[in-house]
Amino acid sequence: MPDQHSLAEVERATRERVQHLPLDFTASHALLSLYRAANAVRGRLTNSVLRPNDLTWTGFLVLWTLWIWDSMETREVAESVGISKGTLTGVSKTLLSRGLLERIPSTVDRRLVNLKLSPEGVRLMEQIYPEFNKTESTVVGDLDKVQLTSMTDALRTLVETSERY
Amino acid sequence: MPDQHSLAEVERATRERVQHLPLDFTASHALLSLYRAANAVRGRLTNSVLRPNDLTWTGFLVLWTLWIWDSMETREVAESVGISKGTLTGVSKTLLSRGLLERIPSTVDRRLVNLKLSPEGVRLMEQIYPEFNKTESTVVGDLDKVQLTSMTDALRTLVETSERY
DNA sequence: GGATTATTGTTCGGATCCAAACGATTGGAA
DNA sequence: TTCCAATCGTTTGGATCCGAACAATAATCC
Repeated sequence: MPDQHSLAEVERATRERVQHLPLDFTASHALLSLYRAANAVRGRLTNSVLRPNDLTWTGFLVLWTLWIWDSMETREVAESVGISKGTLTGVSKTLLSRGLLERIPSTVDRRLVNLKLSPEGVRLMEQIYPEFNKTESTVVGDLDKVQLTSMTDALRTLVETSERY
Repeated sequence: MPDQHSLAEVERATRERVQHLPLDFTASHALLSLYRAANAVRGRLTNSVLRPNDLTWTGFLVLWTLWIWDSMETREVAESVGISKGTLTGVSKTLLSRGLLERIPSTVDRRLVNLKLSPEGVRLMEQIYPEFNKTESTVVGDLDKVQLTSMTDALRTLVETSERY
């Protein structure tokens, strides 16, 4: 692993730097850990599973979402994956060109376009996801059941609080 | 808030879709929550604090890192922020053009370049960070002290496990 | 000491990413 | 029916973002 400053070191340095300000260090450290953890997990999954299959993180999330929900309007896919509509247009173009996706224009409302996994897309997900999930399992392997459940609950609360507005 | 499927809905659909496979759903749900939370928090902080000040998330992290550690080699900054060296070159160009950063070539090793906040960069951080931290505090406000500490610990474990290799 | 190896920051190509502007379409109000 | 506001997916411009290739420099080997 790189010589990245450990989280503990960063926190100590932070306190020294802004000691005189009335800050919420607990919040700051929690969210720094959150950001680092998300980044680390994403990198790990990307390198070990996605890149060998020539998939990007976002591309995989789009495929996974369509795999779970079968068919969706592009607007819903973007929301579900957490990217903008414009970004989805680009990503789905990439996946479309690889034959992993199908576009199905709505007959009811001609503004709408539905996305759907192609048979090849389904095959790819059936092949990749077990491997992806195995790595996920490894990544959380150092947490016991109580810690993991508690963390998941806390993260859900964070999502709700952050998105409230 | 958008009509994004709730985490609970996604989890239910996931189980139905891949029920027949021997998967670790607990791990999957935990990491889905992790990804969503990081995204939501990042978006919230970006929209409420960073964008009004014309800063990107990564740009802010670079400034913040240099604020905490005073002066660093570019390699260290990239590692600390969690981006590649090539990305840092681009981001620091942007910050440099705004006069928030200074480049200090090393006299000892002419391959090295140190980065440092300019006086204006320091002023900007002193102005922005209290506001940034206030929003951080709000975001974690629905978690009690025990939950927050426990979550932070779990996230740290996740970072270590993910980066181990 | 000369050749090889390693490391640094930059450049490059290609994919993401966003907000804003846009044309097309829809649905409601006058 | 005829505007008119709302919503869809796309396009645009600009900033990230990465891995790989690169030139310059430093360290190591023999």
